[in-house]
Amino acid sequence: MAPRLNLSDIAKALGVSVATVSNALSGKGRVSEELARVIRAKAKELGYIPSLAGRALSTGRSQVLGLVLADIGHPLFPQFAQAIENAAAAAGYGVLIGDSRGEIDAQTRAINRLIERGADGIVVVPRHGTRIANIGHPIAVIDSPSTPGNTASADHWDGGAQIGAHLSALGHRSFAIIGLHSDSNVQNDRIGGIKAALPRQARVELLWIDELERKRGPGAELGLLRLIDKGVTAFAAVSDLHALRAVTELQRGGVSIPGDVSVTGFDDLIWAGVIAPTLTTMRMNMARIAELAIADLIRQIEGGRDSEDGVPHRPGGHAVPMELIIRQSSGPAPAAPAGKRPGGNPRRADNQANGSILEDTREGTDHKC
Amino acid sequence: MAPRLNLSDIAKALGVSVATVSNALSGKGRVSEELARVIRAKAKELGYIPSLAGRALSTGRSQVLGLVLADIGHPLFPQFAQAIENAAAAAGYGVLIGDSRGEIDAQTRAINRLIERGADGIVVVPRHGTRIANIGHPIAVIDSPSTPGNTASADHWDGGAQIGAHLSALGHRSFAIIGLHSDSNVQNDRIGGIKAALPRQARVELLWIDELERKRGPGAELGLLRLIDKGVTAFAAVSDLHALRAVTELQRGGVSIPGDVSVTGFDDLIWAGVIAPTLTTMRMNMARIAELAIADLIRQIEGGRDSEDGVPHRPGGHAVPMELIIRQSSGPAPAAPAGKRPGGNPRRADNQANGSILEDTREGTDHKC
DNA sequence: CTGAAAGCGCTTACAG
DNA sequence: CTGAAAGCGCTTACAG
Repeated sequence: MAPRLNLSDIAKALGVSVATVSNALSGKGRVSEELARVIRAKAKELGYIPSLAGRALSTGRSQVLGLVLADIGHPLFPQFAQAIENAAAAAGYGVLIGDSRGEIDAQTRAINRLIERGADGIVVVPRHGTRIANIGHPIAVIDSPSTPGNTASADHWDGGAQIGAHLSALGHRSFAIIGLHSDSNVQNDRIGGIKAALPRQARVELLWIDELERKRGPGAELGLLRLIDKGVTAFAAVSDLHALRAVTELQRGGVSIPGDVSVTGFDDLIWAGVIAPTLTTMRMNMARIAELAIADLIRQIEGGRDSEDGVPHRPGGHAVPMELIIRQSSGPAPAAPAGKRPGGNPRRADNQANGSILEDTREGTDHKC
Repeated sequence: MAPRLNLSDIAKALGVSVATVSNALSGKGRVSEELARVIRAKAKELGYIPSLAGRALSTGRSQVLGLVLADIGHPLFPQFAQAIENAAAAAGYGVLIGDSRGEIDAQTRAINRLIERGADGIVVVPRHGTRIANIGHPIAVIDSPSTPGNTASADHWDGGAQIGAHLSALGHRSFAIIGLHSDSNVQNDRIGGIKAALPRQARVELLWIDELERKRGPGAELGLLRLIDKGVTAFAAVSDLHALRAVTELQRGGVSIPGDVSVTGFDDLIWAGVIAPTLTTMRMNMARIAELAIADLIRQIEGGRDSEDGVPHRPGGHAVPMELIIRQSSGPAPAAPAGKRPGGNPRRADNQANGSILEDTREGTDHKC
């Protein structure tokens, strides 16, 4: 392994100064185009690779970003990591991973650790129910448009509306919505959207898994068969993980999907296309979300201007549309009168749309925008 | 935000030299314990945080490691990332993520990109069927004990043996083993272990999903019901992902699990404990594997000695035991004569153990150690 | 347009 | 035991 060469080596080989080489290579244009070309050629010929450490020391920037997911064990982590890495790499940044190790306050500590490590900025996907404090350091939050301080995220409300419209169009009139944490903005947005897109006469049951497990223990049955007895024909989960739980519980109870009931999820996790029946779900545009988050972060980093108290974000940040993936798990409602399927696409219907006989098991689930 | 202070600030505050401060803080012991104590106290009081960039430039080391998984979308990625991050952090290293973006040759390029970024070493979990070339840079491979150059990994063979023994002890005599890629060392180890632990009279079908999908298209049915007609009562998949596929396909066909058949997986992925029935599976000791890999990497980095052609690895690297997680999806074989369940635990039985009427659908699946 | 010089924050021989 | 000095590889005013 030849020792890595530096600017000085190139300068010597060409009989110019390191300053000139630096200027030529960084393309800041303080060098004649002619000389610059020669220098670039030589650098390439010699296989020059700039030392990030040297650059970091003189510029005060590491060209590294930190990625913090409160729950690094979440099945969405791979998608996030990949999208963020790609967007960061395209902008010349590396990505350092942070882990909160399940500790209390871990999120903030993970962020701080990354900053101490020299990260120029942090992308954080916060834990449900938490708010990211301003740390006087560039940060981009990926949460939900209804979260104050959100930088970019999927339009979860609209995603919910698409699912709701899809199930409604199939003729369903009695729904169960399955969520996990009632303090999650993402989940509440999705649920709000679903409800808003259902027809007036719809019946809706809302099921929070964490609540249920707190009462009946982890891994408890969701009691879905009982809901079917009450007339439910469509189960809309806010995550494929819960949809999967529903699918297996229903199948085990002898329920046919989508023959007897429809089941939908969210996020298009890896198994959604692999189970039988394959799962209808909503996919986030991770690449786009990551791009927006990274762009915002870089603006903060390179834009200068010490935004001590935070330049006011665009309220709600960027809301990136989600994509409906229709698969086998959703089909026509069993008893749906053939002629009576609703037409239009009630996306972004406002809250009044679901005013009628909604039968929530808890309050506080309204969209907070 | 006060400007980050440096060694010189502490030195001035104390009227000593920066060299002394540096020595005191790095604990290399060229300073009287008395003075060192004072300096450390002052540094703490002032909230001094060392500049990694400065250190990196003078030592030539970034204190950062790279993590490359060929398939960053794999559901095991979170577990790997978390374990590696924790082990690395404990040793004072950060972890940069690499992504291969699904390109050809991407694995090597991802590794090189991380090295160019200044990573002191790389942890790589290679893509099935690939071999990591020596790049003259510290590297630790997590693959399988049967892979040349493996640094540390789960003892997949023994994990398979545990599953095989578990199913045998339940009275099963006719098995289907479900794999994905026939060129995966990990999968072949697991399968070899399973087979080795089955009783002599066992019947075994081997199913490779990639082969099947190449013929019948992606997402094709696995034809598990047909296997049941042929007498199969136990399905052992080499990943929870395939076990899940099996579970839903069987449930959909009206098969009761574990009433009619048993199903087992591997890796204890997030949904294994959540579906109905919950899935019996094998768990890797990621924390231990990560520790060993990081320790080996750090030995290479800090041990000096330019191992251009690679100091010969301990053959097979470290093999870390796996843990059997028994859940609802595995139960007694339907027609098992009650008195005839085998006793002992045939772990690590050698290859002869499965010589009898094995009915492979393909060859080349033997353990290659 | 080009170069000499200072400086980023640290570590490490080398003197004293 | 402690300090003065050089050096890691780069960038950036500042001169010429």
